[in-house]
Amino acid sequence: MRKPDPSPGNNKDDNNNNNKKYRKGLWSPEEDDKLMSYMLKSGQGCWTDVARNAGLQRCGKSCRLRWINYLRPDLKRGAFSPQEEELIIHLHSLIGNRWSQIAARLPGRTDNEIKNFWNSTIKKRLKNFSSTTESSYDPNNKDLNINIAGFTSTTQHYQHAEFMPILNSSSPSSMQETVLNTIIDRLPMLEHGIMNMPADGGFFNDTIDNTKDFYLENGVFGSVNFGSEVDMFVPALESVKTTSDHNVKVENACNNIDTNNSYLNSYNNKIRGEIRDGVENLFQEELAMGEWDLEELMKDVSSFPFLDFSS
DNA sequence: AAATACCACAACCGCCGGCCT
DNA sequence: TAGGCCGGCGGTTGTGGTATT
Repeated sequence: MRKPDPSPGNNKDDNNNNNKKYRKGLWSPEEDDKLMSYMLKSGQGCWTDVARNAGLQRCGKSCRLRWINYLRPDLKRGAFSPQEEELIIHLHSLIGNRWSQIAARLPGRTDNEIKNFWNSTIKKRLKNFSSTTESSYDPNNKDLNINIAGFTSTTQHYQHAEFMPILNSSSPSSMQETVLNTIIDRLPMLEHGIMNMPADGGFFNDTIDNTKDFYLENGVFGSVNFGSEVDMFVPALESVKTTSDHNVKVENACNNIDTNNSYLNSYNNKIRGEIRDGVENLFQEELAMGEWDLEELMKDVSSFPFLDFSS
């Protein structure tokens, strides 16, 4: 929280009006009222105009932020539910620090809120977890169930070392973006504290034991167990370089499926073919647009996000 | 009761990409 | 094509509140 700055000052960050004076710092109730009533009356337009027409000595950007993160009527207040927590962790494991994309799957939550929640709470839990399990963790045991301060997940959830670096790339290629957005567009949404799962034709499909699958068009891409456990099956996207070798990579993706657990074995056999079909479909569609340059992509690969707490 | 440490989160900052002229 | 404007995003900062000593 910052103190309201009584004296308007320069805001060099306001992209266009560097010479104008704007208030900074915390918003006063009067400012909130002005912005709120203006937005409800006139709706969103150009934020610079909003700021001016609402009679605020704020830059448009500041108004936008205040509205989106605080004043919006549809914002959900209060602590994150366990379901929301799980979904955030789940989505973060898939797409990294794309807070806006994650927020898009949690109605009533803002990217800023989720980002703060992640940095202050979840990151800390995972840090504690990694320090307490370091000695006993067996990287070869994919079935190991782990408990992180209130939620349980299989270690598969965290085994995206092959998968995540590309997603963490600070400047992903357009090809990556395309594929990633395809994935993101099919990620589940959370409505009113529970998963919203279209039963027919959606990306979720009921299977045994409360496990839900979400689909990439024709194939299973991941699954969520709504007990308390989250299982992840993700193809090793970073391995995909060209259309010519993607069959091998699809096979690798299928091989990422755990094979030690007997229940999962039969279950995985069922979906193995679906994954192959789905991933094939995806890359046949997407790879027509370009090629993966693996070496280029791996240049700025960062470490596995769950293990990177250096900041 | 006071001092200190820690936490949560609102808001800022800087960069980027799209759009328009 | 270049440059300016604008909105959006992720990273970071800083402060009020709370817990601990």
